[in-house]
Amino acid sequence: MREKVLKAAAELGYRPNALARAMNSGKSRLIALLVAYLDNQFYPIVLEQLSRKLQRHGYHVLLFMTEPGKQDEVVEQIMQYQVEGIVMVSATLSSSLARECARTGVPVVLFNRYVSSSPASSVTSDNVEGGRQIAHFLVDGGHRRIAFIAGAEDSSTNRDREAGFNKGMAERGVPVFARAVGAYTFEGAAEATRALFRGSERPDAIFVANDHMAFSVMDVIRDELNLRIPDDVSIVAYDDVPESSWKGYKLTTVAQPGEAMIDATIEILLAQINEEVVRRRSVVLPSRLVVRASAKLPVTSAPD
Amino acid sequence: MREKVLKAAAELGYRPNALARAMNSGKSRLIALLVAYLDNQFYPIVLEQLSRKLQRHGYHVLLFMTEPGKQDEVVEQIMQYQVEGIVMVSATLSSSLARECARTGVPVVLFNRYVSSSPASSVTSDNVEGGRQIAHFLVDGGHRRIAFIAGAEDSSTNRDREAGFNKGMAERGVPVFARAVGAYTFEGAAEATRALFRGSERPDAIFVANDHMAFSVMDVIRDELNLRIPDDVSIVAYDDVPESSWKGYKLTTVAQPGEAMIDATIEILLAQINEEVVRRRSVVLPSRLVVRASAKLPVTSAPD
DNA sequence: ATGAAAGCGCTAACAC
DNA sequence: GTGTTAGCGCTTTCAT
Repeated sequence: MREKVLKAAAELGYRPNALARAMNSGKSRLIALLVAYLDNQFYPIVLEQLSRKLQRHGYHVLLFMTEPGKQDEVVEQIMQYQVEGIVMVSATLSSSLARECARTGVPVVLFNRYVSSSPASSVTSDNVEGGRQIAHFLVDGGHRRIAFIAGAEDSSTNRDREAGFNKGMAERGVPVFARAVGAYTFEGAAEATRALFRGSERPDAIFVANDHMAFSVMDVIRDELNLRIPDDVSIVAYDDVPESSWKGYKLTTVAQPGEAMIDATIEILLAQINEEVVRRRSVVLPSRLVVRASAKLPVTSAPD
Repeated sequence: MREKVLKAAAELGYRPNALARAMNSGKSRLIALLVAYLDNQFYPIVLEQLSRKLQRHGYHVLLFMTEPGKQDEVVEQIMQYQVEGIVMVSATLSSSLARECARTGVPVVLFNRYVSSSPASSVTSDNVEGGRQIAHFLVDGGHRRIAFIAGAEDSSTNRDREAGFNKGMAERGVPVFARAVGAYTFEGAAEATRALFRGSERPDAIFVANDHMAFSVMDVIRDELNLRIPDDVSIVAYDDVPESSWKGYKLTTVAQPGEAMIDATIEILLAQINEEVVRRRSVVLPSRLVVRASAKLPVTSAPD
């Protein structure tokens, strides 16, 4: 009997309907991935790994690109698909909506962002410590006119990297020379760089808030301003995307522990899916400085 | 009455269940995106635009990363979610499965690939013509030892680019100097480059099958072999990803009409969703050479 | 062992 | 207008 049915099913090309199954079992096996943009190479890689691993765990990925400012609207749609969890990559959601998710019992994990007032969990690298290390590295490299090019000022990554940087500079007793905003965009970074070099007193080093902007900064410095890196200006950034090791740039940068961050995200998500009541978790992973050739090296074996 | 219900719904935080709706209406409003890899920057951008535009049309995106060799397995899963269409980005599916999709009436569009024997539709740029233009450009630039670094040899993009290149070379009466395979990977391209320069007779120009490999090729040529680009070797590639215009590379390349390809994909998909019986469509969009500084320019105003 | 029935949340069709 | 009902395809339960 069993076999008869199985045989007939195969012949008719029967396929179980995942939607129907989801509906009555209450488990959609769907995870929503909310992504703000993919032009910074850090994110495509995260997206790829996150999807692959989630698939391996039997989950399927619903992808949404957020339109700036209407992330909440998109989350509304997501919830209608009965997703079992939400990962926000380089994006945040309003605290009202976060509460809404908490109410429904849908876990939310912010990847590479955090909002302390929100019930959403988060996974980040230690951006504060990374910024601090960079300050020490640059000061110890003999630089005294160290500028900062900020990313999006409302992002926690930028806030933390800058806070750590300022702290590290203070610890070394060197004031921050200048500051400009690149908003994590290629063009914004180019403009910020031009602004920094407009005056008569020019920076001798720049901490750029992420790699993506740093490439643009380096292009302007070498191609427009005809300065040498690192002889005239040292550049250090943050992320360690694949392009950073390209020979055309050889960027000294703080590496985000991408894989560990992804694993932590999945672990939190899966744990929370099985929890009756979701409890918030925040993971901060260590990052480390990858020294290449875009910045002068510390001269003395400085204490740290 | 209507208002009473609406009010109660709002208070209780009611949200329509998209799964239930999908089930009885038979329209899931789900499109599956099947992607092979995201490290070549061409694809993240395609993914981002495709998702955004699909969202705007009221569709939602189910993302799947294909594990090499088991694309069919993944498509099985996809079908269970009752998707209304499938877009394969840089991936193909077996013709048996393609027929299966055709039987079920689920439209499949291959993006940047095609399989002529398959019922699946496809959208590509004119890779043959692009390859041909490159051959002409390099010969007219005075090069006589022009090598080719292939991508994945089983991909239609590589086949077409190479075929066009060979044709263009033949038209100019110059034999192809050498050939190596980079398989569309960074490391493969580096190795291929080293192989090409191992002999005593070295190429004076290379057509690299895509930009992603070209960056690796340029790194090896400049950093390992200590040759100058384009003085010693000219490099031309294909795609025009954002990095190609970075000042560290200034890559001369054939631009894929990404946006037009995306629009065509969506148009085909939406049209086919509304067709009772899906009829195959294949679109080939024109591409154009973007001249930067990685290759010597044609000396004479050569006819073409 | 096999069969029958209820119900997940919605929409469409048909009543009142 | 307002209400009721059947059915999408599955799983779970209960009866045979």
